[in-house]
Amino acid sequence: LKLYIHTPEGAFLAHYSRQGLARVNFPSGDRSAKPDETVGQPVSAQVKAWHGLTTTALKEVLSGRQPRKLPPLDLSCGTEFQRLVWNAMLKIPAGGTSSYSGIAGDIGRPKAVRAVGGACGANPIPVLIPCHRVLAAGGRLGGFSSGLDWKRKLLTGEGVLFL
DNA sequence: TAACATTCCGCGC
DNA sequence: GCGCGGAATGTTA
Repeated sequence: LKLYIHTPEGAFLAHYSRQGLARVNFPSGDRSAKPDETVGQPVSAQVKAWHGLTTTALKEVLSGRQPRKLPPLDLSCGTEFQRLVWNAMLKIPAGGTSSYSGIAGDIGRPKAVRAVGGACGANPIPVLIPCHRVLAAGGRLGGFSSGLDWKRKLLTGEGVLFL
């Protein structure tokens, strides 16, 4: 079940499962900007409530603030390792940062730095799961699957400095 | 098995 | 100090 979220940065697309928010896509460039819904289907009250939370949280992060409340997240698409990484990233506050090696240490696999990078790239809910706050060693920017411009923009909005 | 959103170390400039 | 090359390394499809 997919619903759009309109923001000043474009229309994000949120996917909901029975369990909660399962995925968020960045604005895809195409201007199929419809009001606030897409692939039909009756929207349950449950999902409407989740979508409200998602929308609010997304806008908060986009404006550099710490979200008050997140909808339930459905991370069942990930492996156990990936969920460890994603949960670790959720603990990074707005305006804060970590590093690939920092996350690796947090989850008790200090040598899995490279694999952490892979898990970041597999993050199904960017922005809300702040993969953009993970920098490379030495404060260097590192990578970003959805485009480094997004990473730079999000970090700058949160007042974070990087090389 | 190959492919990575890494990191560390050693060189040469 | 900075950039480049290469090795070590864990996870995934």
